[in-house]
Amino acid sequence: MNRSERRKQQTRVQLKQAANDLLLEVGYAGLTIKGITDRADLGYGTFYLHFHELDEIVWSLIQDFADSQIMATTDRLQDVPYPRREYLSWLVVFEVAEQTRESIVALFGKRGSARLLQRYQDYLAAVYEENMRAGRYSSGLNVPVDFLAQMMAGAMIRLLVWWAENETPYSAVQMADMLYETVFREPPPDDQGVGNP
Amino acid sequence: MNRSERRKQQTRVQLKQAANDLLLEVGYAGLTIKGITDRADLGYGTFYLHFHELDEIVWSLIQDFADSQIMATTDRLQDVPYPRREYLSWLVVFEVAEQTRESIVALFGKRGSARLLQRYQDYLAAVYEENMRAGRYSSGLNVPVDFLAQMMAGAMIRLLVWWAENETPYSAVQMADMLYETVFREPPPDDQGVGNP
Amino acid sequence: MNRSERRKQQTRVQLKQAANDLLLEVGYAGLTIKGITDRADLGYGTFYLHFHELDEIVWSLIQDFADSQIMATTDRLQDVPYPRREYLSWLVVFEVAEQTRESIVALFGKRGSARLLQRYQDYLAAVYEENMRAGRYSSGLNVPVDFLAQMMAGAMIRLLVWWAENETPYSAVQMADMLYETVFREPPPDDQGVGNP
Amino acid sequence: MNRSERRKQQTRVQLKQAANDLLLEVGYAGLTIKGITDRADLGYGTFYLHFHELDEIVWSLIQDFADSQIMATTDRLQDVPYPRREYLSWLVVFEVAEQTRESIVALFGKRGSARLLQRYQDYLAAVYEENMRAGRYSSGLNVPVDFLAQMMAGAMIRLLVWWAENETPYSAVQMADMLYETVFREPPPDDQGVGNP
DNA sequence: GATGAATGAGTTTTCATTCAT
DNA sequence: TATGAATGAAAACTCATTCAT
Repeated sequence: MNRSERRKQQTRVQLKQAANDLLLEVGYAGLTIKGITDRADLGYGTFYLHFHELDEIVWSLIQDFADSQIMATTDRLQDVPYPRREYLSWLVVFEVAEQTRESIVALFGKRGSARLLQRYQDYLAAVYEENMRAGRYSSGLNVPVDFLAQMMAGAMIRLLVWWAENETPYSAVQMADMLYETVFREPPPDDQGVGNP
Repeated sequence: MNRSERRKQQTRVQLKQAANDLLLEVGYAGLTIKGITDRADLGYGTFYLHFHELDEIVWSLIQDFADSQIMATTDRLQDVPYPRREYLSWLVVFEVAEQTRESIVALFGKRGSARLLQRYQDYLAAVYEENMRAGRYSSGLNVPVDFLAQMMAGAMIRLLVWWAENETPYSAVQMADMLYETVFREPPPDDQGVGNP
Repeated sequence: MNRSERRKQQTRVQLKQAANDLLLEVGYAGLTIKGITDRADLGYGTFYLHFHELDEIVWSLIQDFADSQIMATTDRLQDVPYPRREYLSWLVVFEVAEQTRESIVALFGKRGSARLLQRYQDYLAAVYEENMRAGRYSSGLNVPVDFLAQMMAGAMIRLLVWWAENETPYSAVQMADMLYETVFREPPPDDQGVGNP
Repeated sequence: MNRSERRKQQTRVQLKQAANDLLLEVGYAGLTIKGITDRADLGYGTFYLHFHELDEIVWSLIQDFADSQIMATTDRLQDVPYPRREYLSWLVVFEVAEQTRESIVALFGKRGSARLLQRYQDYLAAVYEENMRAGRYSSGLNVPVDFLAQMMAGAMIRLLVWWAENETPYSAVQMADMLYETVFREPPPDDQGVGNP
């Protein structure tokens, strides 16, 4: 049964790979189930064995993206003291985003999905809020955390999309610098990152 | 021929009114041309005499919304000195938004349109940038204005959508206060607004 | 506008004609909307301008069939006294059925529609019950009319389908005779019908 | 190998049980092989080891139903003299039907199967005809037995479905009484049945 | 300018059936 | 025997768009 399990998993991966490829080529708006299964060289019905609807496979891609970001930051920045930790986490976000530019545009840009954008912003805001409550972020401001989390989520996604759509007119370091200065009102720590994955 | 002109204008208004009503009922995703013309009690083909596609009529609604905001602020706040002017303009934004809660959700929420959301954010960012360049806004930060404008646009739209979707958990004044404090890092001016439109 | 009306009516007739033809060729079970519109040489979507679903067009054919039977009997048998009137009406039913043999099999036979069969039996039973209540039929039996009407409807449809499926092993006159004798327990009136439609 | 045999039989019974349950819940029209195997907690492919198609398992249920009716009547009514035997057999039919109301509706009602309905009517008519030829039924009418058998089959099924769909507005005894009076034109024998199985 | 009938491309979705394990 | 992943044919349905009146 293990062989069968692995086979099934393999099919799932093929589908996600195809969906990801197509996303870059035709954008979310142009994505279809037929397109995915054709690209994956699988039968049409096979899609429904693994996902219930189009958004489900796309959301799983977004989750993978989010996981990769979280893993890239949380793990490595465990012991870095605040606020340098914030700076580095943002830097990592933009570094990762630099590699996934086209995906970001495809998912959240003008040919993207309103539903998934909102969902991702909800998710992101929840993460921010959780971090703030746990004291991992500190704004030093006398403003409710839900407000701050929403604002940060909106600002961050917008910056990522704008930056990605315009083919990264600033470097990742510059983006992190500017964000740091805007949020913390002080010069960014002199730092060249934490080394890439 | 003036009679004909007025008639034409009247038809256009009927269509926009119907589109606006439907937007609140079925959301952008559920909007159809047939739905609009049925609601407006006009023939199907009539739509095409006034708009080329669905997004065009919706965008015209967004423009109206934007115009109403701009008119509400720019006109009345001409002579108010900075930074109190910023505070009041934001207050007005949230006051107007309070009246158009459902429209905001319908247009930019999860059942809204990715394309129009991006377009509106582009537009908003352009307005912000223009204001900053003209010195009407001043951040006091050593950060490029395009970055700041994008960030503000993303933050603002997200706050509006979140606030509208959650049925305005804070008052308009509270929202303006929090935004002011976050951006300017000082207590908001003690002010009860500029009177309603 | 009258021209357009007539044109629309014409399209509707084409669709019904095509549906009727196909019914004979492929049976109800093989009927599809695409099949109908192809046969009628009309666009696929045109179907939905005139009918909501497949069963609707088929039911309209059944209604036409029922109407033609009713017209064939009620009108011409107005003044014939009971029970000869019953005999003649049955005779007409079988005579009409002889002309529509294949339709009966297609609609109500083994490749037919359970839903429409039940619906037609309901309809037929209602007609019978109405006639009985109005004293137009009289069984002379001390049995509730709803029971009798249902029983007659079931018996009649089954006889028609069986007779049609087996390529009318008896003549229409024989069928009427047998039915008459079974129901009224007396020899059928000596009669050769009332002339064909 | 007897163990294997019993196991196989057990699986078959599970499938039939599941099919029967589902029939009552979703009707014939909603029946699917996946539904049956899911309900039976068996693998999809297992179905095909026992039946060739959907109708086959359903027909086996109908056969079981018919067998139970036949067993309930023929066996116990062997020595009852005509026409009281007819009366009792009908009574038993309605008594059994009272217990299987929902199955009758599911199989032969508006959400049932035209094919299986016709097939069951054919079967029933054949039984009737056989009985008539063997002199077990006697109509006293000078009408061919095939005609009578078809008519009776149609009437009987329709009465059963109508009665079951309308939640048995008359009692089983009343149904048998009415049927007896309609067919034999004399009061039903004073009898309260033959005791339940 | 206004109308609305006709079009048909494009997608989703369901399911019986096969087959390798 | 039993399993269930993979297949793909088959249909329904929606809707933007065109066009003759």
